[in-house]
Amino acid sequence: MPKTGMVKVQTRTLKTRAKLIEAAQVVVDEAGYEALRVEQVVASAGVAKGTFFAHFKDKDALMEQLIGPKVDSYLDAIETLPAPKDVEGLVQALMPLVGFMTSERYVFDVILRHSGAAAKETIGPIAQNFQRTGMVLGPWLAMGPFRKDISPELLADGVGAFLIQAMALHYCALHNEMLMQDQLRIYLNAWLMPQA
Amino acid sequence: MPKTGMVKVQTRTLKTRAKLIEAAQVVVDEAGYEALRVEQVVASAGVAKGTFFAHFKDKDALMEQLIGPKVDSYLDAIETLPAPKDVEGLVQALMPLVGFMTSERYVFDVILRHSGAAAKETIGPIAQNFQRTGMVLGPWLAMGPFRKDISPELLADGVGAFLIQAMALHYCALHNEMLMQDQLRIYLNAWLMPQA
Amino acid sequence: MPKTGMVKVQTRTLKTRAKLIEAAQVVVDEAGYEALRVEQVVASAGVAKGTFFAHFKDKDALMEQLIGPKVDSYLDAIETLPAPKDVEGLVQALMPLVGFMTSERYVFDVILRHSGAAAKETIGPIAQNFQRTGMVLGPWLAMGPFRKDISPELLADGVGAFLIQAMALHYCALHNEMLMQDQLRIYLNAWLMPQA
Amino acid sequence: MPKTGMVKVQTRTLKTRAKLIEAAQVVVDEAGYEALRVEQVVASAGVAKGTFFAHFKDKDALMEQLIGPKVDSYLDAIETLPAPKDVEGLVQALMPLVGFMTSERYVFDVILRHSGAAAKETIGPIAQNFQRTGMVLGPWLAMGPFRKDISPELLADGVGAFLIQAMALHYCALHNEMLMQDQLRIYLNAWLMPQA
DNA sequence: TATGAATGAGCGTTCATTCAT
DNA sequence: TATGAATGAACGCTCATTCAT
Repeated sequence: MPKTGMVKVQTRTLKTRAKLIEAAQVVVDEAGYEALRVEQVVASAGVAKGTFFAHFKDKDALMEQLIGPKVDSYLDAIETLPAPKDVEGLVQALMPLVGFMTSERYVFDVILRHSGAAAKETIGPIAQNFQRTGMVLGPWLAMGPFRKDISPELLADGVGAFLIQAMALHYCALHNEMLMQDQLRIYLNAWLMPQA
Repeated sequence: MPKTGMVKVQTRTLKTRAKLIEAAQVVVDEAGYEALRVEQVVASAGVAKGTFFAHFKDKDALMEQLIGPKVDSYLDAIETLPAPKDVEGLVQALMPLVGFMTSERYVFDVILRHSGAAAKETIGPIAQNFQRTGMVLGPWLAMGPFRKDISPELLADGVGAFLIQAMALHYCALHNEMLMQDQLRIYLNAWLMPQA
Repeated sequence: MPKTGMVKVQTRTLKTRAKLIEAAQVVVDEAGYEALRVEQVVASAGVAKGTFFAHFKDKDALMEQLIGPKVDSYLDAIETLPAPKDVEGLVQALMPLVGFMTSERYVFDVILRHSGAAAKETIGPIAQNFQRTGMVLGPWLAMGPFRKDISPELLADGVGAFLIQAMALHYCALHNEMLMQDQLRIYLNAWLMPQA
Repeated sequence: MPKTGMVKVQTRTLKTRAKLIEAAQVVVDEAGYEALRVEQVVASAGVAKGTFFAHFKDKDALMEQLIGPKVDSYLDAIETLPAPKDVEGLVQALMPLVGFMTSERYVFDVILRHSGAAAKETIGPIAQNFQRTGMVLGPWLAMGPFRKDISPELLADGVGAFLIQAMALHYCALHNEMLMQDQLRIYLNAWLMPQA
């Protein structure tokens, strides 16, 4: 891996890395994440295979670099939205992100796998997303008509938990008769709304 | 796969299956679930590779037979306990199960993956566990000093969600300064207790 | 690697192995030993790569199976020849073998590398050749007009030593002005002939 | 490669080269010749990879610089010894050198490969050793009670051949019941002593 | 001279799963 | 049912060497 010291990261290095990610993105756009093949990426990036593994520990590391920023962009979009006035609004705001995360079972798995987990040393983009989710959602929820007896951060954590739950159930034989979105609505109502 | 029909399942069949599970358990006890290899299992069971797949649809099916009952035994233990009087009691009751589920990242993943998920057709032992979790926890929670404004089933679902959340965070570099158990306590307090 | 127990080696196993060796031989005949590529062998044998490595530990192991028998065939040819009446006759008898061994630097290296060496456990075909060389040459030399003060086996060993020496020198910048064959003749004269 | 012309070689050049060789020697002392990696050498020398190849044509060139002088030092030691009075004395004199050459299979291979061989253009230190071996051994043998019917150079060549043979057999599973030293003694007796 | 990212081409691996016997 | 050789399709690796800066 190109030296990650304090010193100048060479321009060439940056360029090669960009070429690889770009090429990978093209593949993904055409055939989905699961279909991504290292061989194809390097071929289409015009780069040697060895170079790929000099930039990314393994295929998974590249995957993170593709999926992390994507999630980030959804968070960006959410951030620009006005604070939701009710659960329904929140659900609607979250749906694009949820849609992406459940677009491919493979994507969901990658996100779960990197939800922070993996290596304690290298905090990848996906783990960072998780923190940012709290930062984005927290203030947002604080502005809405939601529970005030607990901190916005905790409120946000709970939303995350129920998101995962709903998505997991979406992949689950036992509950799929109910739409993920409905499920999510029920969860969040119970979690966010002040008790009567 | 040996017929699971009306007729008596042959003794030999049962014996082979038992041998395989036993051998697998030994491997797991020595090296963990992740390290389990079909090759090693059949070798140690003194059986051919093909035989393995005559008994288990795939490796995952075996995994379920190992992990499912384990989870079940934890649920059994929980069931015998008196209904918890508060969140603390609930957390204590859940800890053994949590301990098992976080003993190996791989186990956590398998359970997550099978939280019903996997095969739409065959509902394996782990998916059943999840239902059972609801069945065990639901009535239990209904008896405690917890929220009454939502159904016990939903309450149980939420407990599940926060369990997963706490465990995921446990694996997450960003939050590990706080103990999983403390985290869980906070979550469940916010989820289960009637708002002041 | 297919079980190497006492029991029946399946016919299929034998057939696959034969297919691989045959395909490899074709490649070698066309492009030389050095040019042999595993990929090409399996492709032309119509076999999966995994199968190749189930039959041969690595490419080198296959190489041994190709070169060993070849050397053997040269020894066979030598064996059918009438015992040489003088050094010249011996040199002539040996030349085909020498020619093969120096036909490709790569071949010489493989033979040297396996001249018994490599692994103490697995005595490959090439190491066996070395013994056989003694067995073929010994009796042969005993019949000629050569030194009688030392055993035929020792005599044969020496011939082997000088063969290697001559071949090594053939690849050597310092001596290549003299033909390998001449060099060999000088060595063997000094070694084999009774001193005046 | 730093100019080896008439002009004074810059101090920096010399220093870098020395650093590289020193670093390489440390690596070898710790892990053996076979384990030497250019990467490790440059890292431990605090120099860039490219710099290595500015000083040494290739890795092999470095290897020669490490092994050649080592062999030379053994030859030096032999040279200071009085001419051997018999085969036993010769064997004893040669043993340290033999010991080094068989210390690692890899070393044996490098020496064999460079016994002059390798590059027709550049006669490296090892090839020179071989010539020197002849120069050291020749006069030495001429002084002993050995065969006089052939030239000292040829006598020396033969000693080399039998050395190689004994060392090769040492690596050979088929003959290792007999000690290399005993083998060598037998060979040299047969080669050097006048026939009764 | 020095730098270090990039090269490259093939090897060996992986290992659950299949299928002909 | 049992067998075990064969499959397959990437992946990851190796690591000396080159070359533009």
